[in-house]
Amino acid sequence: MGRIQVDNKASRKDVIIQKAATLFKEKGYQAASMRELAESVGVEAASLYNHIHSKTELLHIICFHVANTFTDHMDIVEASKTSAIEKVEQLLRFHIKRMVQDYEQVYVSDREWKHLAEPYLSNFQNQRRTYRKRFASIIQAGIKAGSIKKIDAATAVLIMLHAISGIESWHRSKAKINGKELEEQMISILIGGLKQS
Amino acid sequence: MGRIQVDNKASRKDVIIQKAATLFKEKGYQAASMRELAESVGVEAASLYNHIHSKTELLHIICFHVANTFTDHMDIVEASKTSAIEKVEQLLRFHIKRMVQDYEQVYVSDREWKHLAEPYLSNFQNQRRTYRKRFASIIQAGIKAGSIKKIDAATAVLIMLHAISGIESWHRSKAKINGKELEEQMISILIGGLKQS
DNA sequence: ATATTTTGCTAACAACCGTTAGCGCTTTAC
DNA sequence: GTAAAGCGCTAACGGTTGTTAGCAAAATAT
Repeated sequence: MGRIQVDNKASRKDVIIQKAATLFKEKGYQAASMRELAESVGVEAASLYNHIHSKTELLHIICFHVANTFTDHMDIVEASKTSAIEKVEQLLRFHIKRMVQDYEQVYVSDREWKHLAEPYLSNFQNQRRTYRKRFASIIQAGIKAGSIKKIDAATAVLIMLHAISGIESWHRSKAKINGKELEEQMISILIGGLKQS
Repeated sequence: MGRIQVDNKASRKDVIIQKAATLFKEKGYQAASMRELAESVGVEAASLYNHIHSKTELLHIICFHVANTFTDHMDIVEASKTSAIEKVEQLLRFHIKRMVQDYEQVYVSDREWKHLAEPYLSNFQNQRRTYRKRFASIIQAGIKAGSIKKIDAATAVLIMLHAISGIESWHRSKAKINGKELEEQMISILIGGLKQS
């Protein structure tokens, strides 16, 4: 067929990973075959294995790349000297931006992590759980300070994060408002729902 | 192996459908095999075909059963003589209750409908799109009446529905608050985020 | 120019998939 | 009591899956 085209500084492996993210998003991890992936890359299936070890490796690269992005950002937010509400807003805006700009990978990480193999599966779940606990702690601090209404912090986190994953529907819709507008609308509703009234 | 046990008035087919919903939820439609389903039912794979036509039939029974439940409820809400905010609350409470009580099927309908075969796929998407438009119209009416803040109605619907699908995480969590409590918390945050402030 | 590494190809593998055919036992209907 | 229908079994099918072996060509390094 031909060689894998590489632009910029992206390696051939990076190209495969991005195509895999797109394919996994569209069909789901299990339903996506290596032969389909190969076709979208412009190569025969066997040739992929010169660059990657397995199908599973593709999934765990995607999942951990995304998870690490969010964990790193949480470090920054936690360290910042701002109010709880502002921290929550920072976190939400980051989630929304990632979902708007890089949504294939974020979407796959969100929906397909179940198909990770051990020990990656357990590691991923742990990292996710830790992230949510840190998020919940920030909300809890806001409740204690009186700026956030008295709610179950874990439930609030769950609502926020899943609401954001709904941006997938926005991507698919025809008559969509622009990304910045979407961000403001979501912040308005979600932060508005948290505030003491 | 033995016969399929049936309690109450549930047919053998109903038993298979419920087991299928549980299995599809846990592994995903594609990753779930008919041999696994058979095992969880207590029968050999081939025996399933005395009761169902195909694997795909199981998925579309589940998806449309759930979708019809919501469509029927929307008919009732639309007909009721209450304010927009109250209608939204009714809809949300119904979604939450379905997700808490019957979540295998609701979850599968939410996440696995992509694997429906035509023409069911298109029908399902249409039904879903119509439902969301009706939901958005109610919100739009609330905005016009001044009880709901000026937001993009479609975005609000998207947030609400996806937030509710997060109840799946609640089911999986260990230290969970009870179902009624969860419902009140979610309503508080979501309705609070809509209200004019 | 030569040697080495990288990359892609064809062919094939073992495993698993959904599904069907055909046979016997058990339950139900008359 | 006998006929019909319901239900589960074993065996097997054609197809698809992820992956490997082995070889040729192209790119890179010396």
